[in-house]
Amino acid sequence: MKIYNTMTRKKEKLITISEGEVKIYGCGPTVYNYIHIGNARPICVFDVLRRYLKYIGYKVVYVQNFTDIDDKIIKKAIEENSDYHTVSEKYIEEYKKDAKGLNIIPADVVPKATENIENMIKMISILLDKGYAYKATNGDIYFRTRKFSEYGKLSHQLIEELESGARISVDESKEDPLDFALWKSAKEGEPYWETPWGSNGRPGWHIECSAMSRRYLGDTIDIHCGGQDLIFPHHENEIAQSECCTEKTFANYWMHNGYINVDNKKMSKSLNNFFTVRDVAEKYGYEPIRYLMISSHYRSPINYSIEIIEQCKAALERLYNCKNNLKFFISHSRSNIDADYTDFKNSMLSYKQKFITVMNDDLNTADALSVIFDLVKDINTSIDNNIIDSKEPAEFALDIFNELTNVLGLLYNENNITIEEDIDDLIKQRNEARKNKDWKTADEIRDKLSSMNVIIEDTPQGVRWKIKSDI
RNA sequence: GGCGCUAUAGCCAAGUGGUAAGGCAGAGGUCUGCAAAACCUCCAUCCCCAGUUCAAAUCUGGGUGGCGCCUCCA
Repeated sequence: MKIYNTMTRKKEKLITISEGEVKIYGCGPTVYNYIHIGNARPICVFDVLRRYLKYIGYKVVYVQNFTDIDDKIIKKAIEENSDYHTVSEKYIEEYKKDAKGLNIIPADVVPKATENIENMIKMISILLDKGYAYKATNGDIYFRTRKFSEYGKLSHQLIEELESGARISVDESKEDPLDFALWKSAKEGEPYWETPWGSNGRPGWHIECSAMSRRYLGDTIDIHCGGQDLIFPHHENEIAQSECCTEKTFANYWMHNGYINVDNKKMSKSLNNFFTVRDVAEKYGYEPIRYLMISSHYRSPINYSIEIIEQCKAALERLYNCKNNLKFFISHSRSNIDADYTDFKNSMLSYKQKFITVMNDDLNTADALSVIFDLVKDINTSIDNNIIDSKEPAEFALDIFNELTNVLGLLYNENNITIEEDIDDLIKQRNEARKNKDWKTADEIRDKLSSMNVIIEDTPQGVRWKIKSDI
């Protein structure tokens, strides 16, 4: 497949380090709050990436960290009169609930920064030895940015331009404004870890990912991914640290997802214009959020609104109807008859081919969805026209439908509401009334079922019912 | 100032040279006792100008609008 590489600004064929295996590192959340819709995007998008790579036969090793020590977490702990560990553990648990709701396959390794301090110290020590890092007068350890001649290669920023940019903070203790912290010495009352260089403290943000990626995936990985806002400085700094430390390429491919905007402005915690996944999910469910992330290309911006979520929910309805109608058909139709379904099956398989073709092109999930909707149309029409006339072709179609929706991680909410006895009774009563052409009674029973959130549909195969969706 | 992204129907959104996918919403129709689901039909020449080409939404140049990174942020 081809992947757009931020480093080269080109779509490139994916060639992995070990044949048939992909090593991916994704920057996980800093756990000081519930995640917002913007955070959900990389989580969903790169979940699809993993599912797809597995689907086309790769073994995928995915590492996603939790940043569980940082300024914001400490700040939050102080506000809540708590400690950083309590805060981070709480929001890790909340993160997991949201991720589960979004149908995210857990990463293979989920390291926490605080469990990898030794590895960070090891890397920093190497950088100190090599002269890429220095201890400042305040005890902080900084990276000597200018010493890494390739600095800026990911974000395509020239070091001179960075310097002339007015937004670089000048810190007296740094040799150069461009230098960034590898290690922060602890202030009064802050959590700290001991170090060989004397100043006890905690790691800077960037070194965490470098160290964890290296520990679990090795010096060079295949794909490093995250949101576009991590390109600079986070990923640029990771490259500098890792490559100066190991003298090897850090990551072969860099994938970055676009932003979620609100009123065309980037959604972020700092702008305070965010919607949490939890809040939206409580009103509309998790799945429309996932659908939204997949409905456009991962590098394009998405403008979030309630209307969009409702549209996503409606689109999902169509997919669920197809699936449920097929399942109903299978359970209520005759078993296999002696017929030749070769043409139909080939037609079904052609959607799968198309799906793979578009997904191979830098994960074009929007196109992939349109292929699935074409498949839906074909299935529906085939039922109408009796091309699907027994279990065999219906099951064949359902298998392909499930296979493709599964790669996108959609349609994971089953109707697992237990059927109350009286629903069955009411349906029987209504059928009796319909037989007697007592439409009044029949409609009354239908209304009653509707008030119980049960929707009745009369089909040639009998009465089909489903649970009414919330919106 | 530097580096980028983007502009497609009421809404969302694919499409990088060959004459506009798909979804939502809407209109009409078929089916149905009525519904629902489904199916059929209808609904855009792609921000503007100039250029290249037999041919451009797609390439080039120039505008205009929107957004982002260069500071913590997915």
